[in-house]
Amino acid sequence: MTEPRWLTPEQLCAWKKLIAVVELLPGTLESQLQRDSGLSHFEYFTLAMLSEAPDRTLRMTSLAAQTNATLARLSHVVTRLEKRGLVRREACAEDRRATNAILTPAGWTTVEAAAPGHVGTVLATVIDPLTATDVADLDRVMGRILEVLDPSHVMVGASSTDD
Amino acid sequence: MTEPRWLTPEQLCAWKKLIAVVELLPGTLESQLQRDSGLSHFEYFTLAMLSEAPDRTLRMTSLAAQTNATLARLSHVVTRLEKRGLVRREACAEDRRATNAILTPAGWTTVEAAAPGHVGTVLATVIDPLTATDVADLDRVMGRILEVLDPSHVMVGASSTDD
DNA sequence: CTACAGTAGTTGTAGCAACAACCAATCGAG
DNA sequence: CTCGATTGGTTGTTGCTACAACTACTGTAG
Repeated sequence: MTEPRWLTPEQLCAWKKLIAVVELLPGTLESQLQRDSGLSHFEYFTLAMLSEAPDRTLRMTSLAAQTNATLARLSHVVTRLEKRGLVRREACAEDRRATNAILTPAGWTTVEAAAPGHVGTVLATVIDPLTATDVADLDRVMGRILEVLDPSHVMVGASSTDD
Repeated sequence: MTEPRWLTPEQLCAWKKLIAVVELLPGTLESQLQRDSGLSHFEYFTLAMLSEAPDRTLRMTSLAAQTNATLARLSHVVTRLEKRGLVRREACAEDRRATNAILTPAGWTTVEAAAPGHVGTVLATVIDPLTATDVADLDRVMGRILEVLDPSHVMVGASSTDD
């Protein structure tokens, strides 16, 4: 019987706010993208990852890793994106088990069109209310939490254009 | 044609980390609760809100507000919780359109049993990696973001025992 | 060269959430 | 008091995600 630890009032307060953000933020991003571009956030993120990749091409497995999805989930989503003509599949020459997902020109156009609105929402809801100090603190604190949630840093790594 | 604004490198970096946390944290909480208590995070949160309410009773509408759910979603969930005997419904005397959701003794036992494990996960994944300064910064930054996401402070308000 | 383990991906199914349509009770204006 | 609008809640449908089973290919050990 270990005494169950509890949170201090300050920790509880911070925790409640974090959980509120975690609950509310996805919905906000989701509805903006759905309304303005007809994409779910996951679809947008998938297309964005492809758009940054060399040749706009990625193996299913590594695309799944970058989007933090199971292969099964990604497969279903790529099927839907393929039906809409935003992505196409291609058998991989080197390893015939593998499949490459490739962003089509229509897909590229779609991400390019969706990005400004999405970025605008991010700015409005998260960045603009923060000072430069806040942003630095956010970066540091989230970094610490990610050390636990994502120790192998699958979901990080810098880039330039999207998200 | 307004020049689309973009994020600075520092902002982008912080943003990516926040989005990673937002993606990863729910899954972590979800699986711990599911594994140890057979509850989804939403179910746990619903029961927790009821357990803190006067008489462990809440109108469907205000419970929906506190859990950030639509009435439709809450209705389905309460139906499932009712079938498991954790919650019961009762017609409201004052307003006969309204329904009260009430935590049963079995429901109370369930939350009490689930809470330590849940809190342990919160401590391990979010609180323990942070210093006291980090916690204060987290509180401040999330507070600023919530001003935008939840201006009417529906999802805040202090309390003692849960979550 | 075959047998077996591991890797890459797809597909079927079950459960939950979003949306919309719906019913019932209440409120408010004339 | 009664007709329309609003509020409170439930139910049916659709779409997406998780999980599990399955196919197909690769590589390696005997």
